[in-house]
Order: sequence, then C-alpha cells, then structure tokens
Amino acid sequence: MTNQEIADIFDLLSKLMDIHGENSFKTKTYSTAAYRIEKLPGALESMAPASMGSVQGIGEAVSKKIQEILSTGKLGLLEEYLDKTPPGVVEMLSIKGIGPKKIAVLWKELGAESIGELEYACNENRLITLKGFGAKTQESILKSIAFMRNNMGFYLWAEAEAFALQVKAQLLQLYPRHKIELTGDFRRQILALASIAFVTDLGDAELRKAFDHNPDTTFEANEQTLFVTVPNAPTLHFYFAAAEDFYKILFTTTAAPAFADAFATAYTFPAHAASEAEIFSYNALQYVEPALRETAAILETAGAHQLPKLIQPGDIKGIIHSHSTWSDGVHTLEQMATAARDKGYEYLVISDHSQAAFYANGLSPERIVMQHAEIDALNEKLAPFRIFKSIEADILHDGSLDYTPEVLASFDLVIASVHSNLKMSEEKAMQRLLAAVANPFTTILGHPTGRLLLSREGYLVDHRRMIDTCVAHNVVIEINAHPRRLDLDWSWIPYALQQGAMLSIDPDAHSIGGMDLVKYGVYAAQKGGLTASRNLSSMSLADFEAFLAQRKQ
DNA sequence: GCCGTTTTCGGCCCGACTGTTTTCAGTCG
Repeated sequence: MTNQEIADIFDLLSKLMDIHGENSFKTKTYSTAAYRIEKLPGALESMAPASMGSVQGIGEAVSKKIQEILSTGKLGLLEEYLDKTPPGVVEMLSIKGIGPKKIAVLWKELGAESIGELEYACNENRLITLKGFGAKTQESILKSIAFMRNNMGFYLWAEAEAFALQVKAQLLQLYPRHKIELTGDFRRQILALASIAFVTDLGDAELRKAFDHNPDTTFEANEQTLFVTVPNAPTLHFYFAAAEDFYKILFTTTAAPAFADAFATAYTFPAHAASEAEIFSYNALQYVEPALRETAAILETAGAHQLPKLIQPGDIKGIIHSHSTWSDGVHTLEQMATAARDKGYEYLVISDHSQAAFYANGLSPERIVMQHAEIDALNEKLAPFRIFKSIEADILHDGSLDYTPEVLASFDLVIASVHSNLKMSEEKAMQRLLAAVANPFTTILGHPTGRLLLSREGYLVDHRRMIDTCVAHNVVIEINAHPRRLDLDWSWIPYALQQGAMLSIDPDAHSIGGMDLVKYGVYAAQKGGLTASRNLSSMSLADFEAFLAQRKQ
C-alpha cells in the first residue's frame, strides 16, 4: 500500500470524526499525520515499525494504526465511523466550500443524507434557516454540485493512461495475432476523458471473453461497437473493424468532429489503406499527428506541408519549477538535484514557495540566504550539472510579489503564481496578473489560470491580454505539466506562438517522481503545436544561462 | 492524539477571506 493511500485513510478518518463532533485536537492529529505521511520520502511499507514513532506527528497510536493498515489493508476505527455515517454524507466531503462542520449540520439538522437530497433542499431554499448558513452558501453548494455532476465519470488523461495501456497489452497477450489500437480522445491526448476507445479486428465474443472474469463488468453492444464498463474506471469503447477497413476506421475514430468533417468534404480514402500514413499521402497531405487532429485548419497546413515539428519528451533539457523540503516538497535539495542529473537533465530550477505560503512552509528572507548557501555548495559538488536559485513567488492580493526588490534580486529567476484569493472577478485577476507580469523581477508566469482539471475552475482570465502583456515584458508563460493543471491550456498555444511568446513546460515537481510529470505537459503542448525552439525548458544549460543573463539586464 | 517539557499534563491551533454574524466559525491554500 502506498503512502498516499495510507494518508488518504487518515485524512478521511479525521474528517469523519469531525463530522461526528469528536475532539478537534484529536482529529487534527490524524489530519496532520496524513499530511506528514504524504510528505515522507520513503515508503512506509518498507520502514521498520519501531522507527515510525520518530517521524514528527506520528506517535504511538498512529504508529499502531499504520501497522494495522499495512497488515490488514484497512483501519478498524475508520470502518466503525463509515458504518455509522450514510455513504451520501461521506460523499458530501467532495463538495467544495463546505467542510465536516457544515456537513454535520446538514445531516443532523436538515436530515440530508445524500448529495441529491442536499441539492433538493437547496432548491427548496431550506438551507438559509440553518445557523451559519445563508443564501450565498446555498448558492455556492448548488454550483459546486453542478460542477461535480458535469465532471462525473471523467478521468485525467494521466489517470486513464495506465489502464488504457494495460487493457491493450492484455488483449494482445490473449490474442497475439490480432490488431488493437488506441483511438479517440485518448489518442488525441485530450486532457480529461470519460471513455477509452480502441479499434480492433477482434469480434464481440472474443472481447467479452477477455473481460468476463470480473463479475462487476457490464457490456453493451451494437453492430459497430462494444462498450465495456468496469467500476471506477473510464468506459472501454471498442470499434469493430474488418482488416481491410482497419486504418480507415482508426483514422475516422481518432479525428475530432471538425477535423473529420473537413476531411470528408475535401478528401477521400484510398481503398484498403495499409496504414494511416497512406491515407494522408494518398491525398497529398503531410502526416498529421493524432494530437493535432482537432480542427479543419490543420488540414490546410498539412496540405501546404507546413506542420510544425512537435516537441517531444526527449526535448526537455532541464527541470524548471520544482520544490524541495525547504518548503512543501518531499525530497531534499540534494536528492532532487542528483535525481534530475541521473534522469539526464542538465539543470534544475528549484523554486520553493515564498513566505506568504505559510501553509506550504514558504521561505523567509533569512531562510532564502541559507538555501542559497546550500545551492552554492551543491553546485560545486555536482558541476557541470547546475541548480538555479528560484522561488515560486506568490502574487499577492494587489499584484505585488512576496518579497522586497533586494530579496527578489538574489534569485537567478522568479516564477510568479497566484495561490490565494482565487475567487475573484476577471477584472481583479487581470489586475493582479498584469501587475506581476510587469514586475521586472518576474521571469515566468506560473499556472496562469489556477485551474485544477475536473476539480476547480480557474479564475477568469483575458488570455489575449495576458499573453500580449507577457510578450511585451519578455515574461515566459508556463505550461504547468501537472496532469491536473496543464495550465496554460493548449488551445491558447497557437495564439501565444503567433504573438511571439516564449513558453515553458514545467513539472512543478514536489518530489523526484514529480519530475516525470513533465511528459504530460509535452503531450498537452503538442496539441497546441509547440516546438522545442519555443520552449524554455528545452534550452541547453548554456542557452538557459545566456537567456537568464540577458533577462537580468 | 502528539509533543515537550517549567517532563506525565496542558496546550496545541497559519491567517485571509467568506459569509455569516454583530464578534466569529468554517474553509481554504
């Protein structure tokens, strides 16, 4: 069992105990334990039971509970609380804007035992009678429930990836002489999806046979397709294709509607294409990567043979935007640096949180001086690999950055991001963003909209104005590669490129493993037609140093 | 429940913001 899964158990325990009105210091302990476990550098599984107690925040009781989880796979105390809480009440924990205390009131005083009942009560205007609730809370609960509904059944591309590849591998193992290819949204690298589609020459019966060992699997079929649903995973969608039509069907099921329509209007399929490439060449078109098959316009570009050479994961030369134990990262500076070097990167930009982010152990000016001393020492030790001194500076309420100019000047580069007061009007958001971009110390604008895919809308941003201002001030726009962010959205990359912007695919790594997320940023950026030449993190060490030197002038 | 002692019991506990209050509780990052 992973640390994350163990942490989730304690987190849920803490919240359920809060709902049941247990001593808040006690529940706080479990919530702290969850946080600490999440930030542990090594797996609890491989940790000696005796040494667990030495971890800050983990005492005798939590230690024993961890043992129980590791040996039985669950926690008795949590099961007890789950038994005396309706499942619908537990589900309410995922509604943004209300926490355990408010949920307790909704359950005990309003009698709401499910999200559906809660929604009904909101529509009946019944929440405003409760102490601590008012019209605005009721409104925001309704909005949050609607948002959840919209995203129900959707998964991040990165979450679907392992499942998709596993299904394909299993089918090929079972039927090695058959063809199975991923298609649809997944193949187009869509950021969030509800189903994973395949094209196959396998038949209905053969496919069912591959899945019916799982009693929770359900099937639904028609002439062309079979839907396979397993619990808590994207629906599997199989398109049947005869061998001679295989690539035509792969082509049509991959295409987004606009692309498919444009192709159908102007082009034709060769008879029995032996590959997708043949379909393009038959029509005198350049091969269009699946990620780009979204619009009609891309076909014109392909006709003119002017498609960009898309950035690839191997084009990332340095890790820009990372965190260490100096703030809320899991691994130490040295661990991060040596790991980045061993993964083949030429440099690491360490950008821990700034002082306003106290929840993330943000750095005071005094601690920055200490961290810089450690970086200097490590740079001597690890040369030619280089660590750059950076900071993820909070963009404060008024758009200013979180330190004095003297402190800001001590960094090699500054990433400016909004982390607080996310509920604001577009006007306010733009005022903050533009002020931060105009700050001469800002090198990169971090995750520009603050969105979390499937979980939180970002604040509203006038993208054109934001991009134009970044270009004017020579500020790089981040494409945050975390699969839940992917912010700047790929749909704005063409405009950014056209305006002359520089972008940077950054993993926002909070651990060594977090560096590997950079590939998801690359996949998203491919959809926007990004090339390595316009991506900051594709610069070699020498070029990056030159870029920063020029930027400092 | 954890921690750290003025060492076995008492305090713990970020701060801004929101929405609800009329001085504060709950939530969030």
